[in-house]
Amino acid sequence: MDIYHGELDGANYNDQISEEEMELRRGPWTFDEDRALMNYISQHGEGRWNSLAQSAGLKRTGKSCRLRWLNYLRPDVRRGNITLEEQLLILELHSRWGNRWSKIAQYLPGRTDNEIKNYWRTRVQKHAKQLKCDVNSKRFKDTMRYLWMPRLVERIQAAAAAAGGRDGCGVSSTTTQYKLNSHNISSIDNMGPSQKVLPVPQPNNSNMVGNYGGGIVPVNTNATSYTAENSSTAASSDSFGTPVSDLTDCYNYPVNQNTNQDYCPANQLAYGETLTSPTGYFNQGLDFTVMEQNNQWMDEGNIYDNLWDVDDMFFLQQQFNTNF
DNA sequence: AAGAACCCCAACCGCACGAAC
DNA sequence: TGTTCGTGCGGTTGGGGTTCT
Repeated sequence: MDIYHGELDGANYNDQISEEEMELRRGPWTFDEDRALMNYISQHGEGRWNSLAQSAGLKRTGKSCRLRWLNYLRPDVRRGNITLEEQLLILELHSRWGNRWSKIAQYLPGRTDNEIKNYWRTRVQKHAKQLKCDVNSKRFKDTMRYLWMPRLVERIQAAAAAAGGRDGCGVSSTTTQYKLNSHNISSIDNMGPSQKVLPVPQPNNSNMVGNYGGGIVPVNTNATSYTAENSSTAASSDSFGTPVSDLTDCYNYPVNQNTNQDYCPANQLAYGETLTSPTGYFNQGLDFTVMEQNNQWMDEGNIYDNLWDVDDMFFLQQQFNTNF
């Protein structure tokens, strides 16, 4: 970014600020500022943001530096369109926790709370508006739960099947799978703060993408694939949230293969307590089969937003009018 | 072609909370 | 015990880019 519009405008927003503070810069970050911040953090680490800003020679508030680092410069920040799996996860977790963006972000590797919040406001709220109902209304929540999310699952299946067909081999042999279930999610609820794992940068290693607090974890790519035939998901007859008791597959997942030292080991997970997913998707051991970041699917930007395309909106509005 | 309307997202703000003093 | 500081969170804003008229 080489444009800077916040030209030493401190005096414009606060008459009471000190002379020193008047030199604080605001607005978009310049390339040199980014470089200075990254260099300093690479040598000294993060934290103590106010003093960090001074030590790094940045005329920025500590808050601004922290925000810039966490939301933009951090090496594991993943930008670009929200994937179908991420969309489904956001809908699911938001139905569970509401606007707890940072908490939701813990389950979306590389995504920031800010990005998820923006996604929700720009996409989800937009479609609530199109359906002429409040985003917090039961009507809209039911639409998400019983129409959008099953629709997303169908699209995930379709995309996975198409990807498998394109590369001429089974999905499971060419992808990393993310197994997500309510046990893993509930487990983080039962952890102490020190056990909750925040994203740890693992640049250039897409296989590490899922190691965040146990919500999503990469599984052996030789494991049984999620397909329309072998999985009982919301797309099946049991699509309205009825928990499925057979979660053996979920329990057997080797959590302790995680190499992160701070990662909560399997024997600390509170498997005994099951919090029911509002939709039931995660209780049914849904495997999210996603492609690697550098593969075909991930590169096809048109797929990401398919939830919101014209076809879907037509479908959803029809279903909405019929059912609600 | 140009202005208006809309979309997206980086950045900011105020507040809350815990730790240190 | 009260104050200050550092940090994190959710809500909001502003501006650049895109699409529409």
